[in-house]
Amino acid sequence: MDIRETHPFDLAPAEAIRLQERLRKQVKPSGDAGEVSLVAGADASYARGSDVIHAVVVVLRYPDLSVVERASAATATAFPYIPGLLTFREGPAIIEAFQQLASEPDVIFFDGQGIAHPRGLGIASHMGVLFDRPAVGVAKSLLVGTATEPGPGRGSTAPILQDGETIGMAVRTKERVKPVYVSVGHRIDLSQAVDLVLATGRGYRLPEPTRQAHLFANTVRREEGRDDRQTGLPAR
DNA sequence: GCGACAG
DNA sequence: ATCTTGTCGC
Repeated sequence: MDIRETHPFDLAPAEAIRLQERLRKQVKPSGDAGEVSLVAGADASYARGSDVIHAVVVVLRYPDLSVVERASAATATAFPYIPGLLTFREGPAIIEAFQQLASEPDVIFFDGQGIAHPRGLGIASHMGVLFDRPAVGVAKSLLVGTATEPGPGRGSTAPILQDGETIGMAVRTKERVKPVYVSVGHRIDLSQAVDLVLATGRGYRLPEPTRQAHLFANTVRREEGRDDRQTGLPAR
């Protein structure tokens, strides 16, 4: 059945925040993803004037990183982007994309934070709890916390700190390129999460699962997205 | 009250 | 996230 039948997404910001504070108790920020043979990357894409979100999930075999499956879904959203409430905007589309998936990935990479979030429930933790699967947050910038600059070499790391606690890790995935911010989503240790991010790297800043999801999301939006009317509206 | 602020 | 060509650096 559909998770969306038991989990509300069409909420007012204040209600969404209360739901996050309730769900954060179900997050397990530790564990072992076990023998990883399938790693998935989830991402969303949309045209600027449109409320149609195209979400995708790409599954790669580990450790060879060959793509074994791709799934997508498009949904209309009314929820705007509000820092800290990203899941309420992209969650429904991502859930639907996963429902189109045949395989069961051992771990899922999400585009955004895990527990490195104001209420400890970034999109990776939120989705991880709903799917009850190991999840990792791979973000391109920080939402909360601070981190010192990792060394210049690939593999260098620096803890993301908040109130003296390590809530994630800044990871240099490519020499001399801005680091990515990894935080545990659900049912996995930070060290294994960081190891997986580095082990799924292929010379680019973003790990392959995430990168492939990005690419596929854009492809799907431009091809199948011939229904969300033009981009030719004079912005201004 | 003034900034900061995943995607 | 998205718009958008060329361009600087390794």
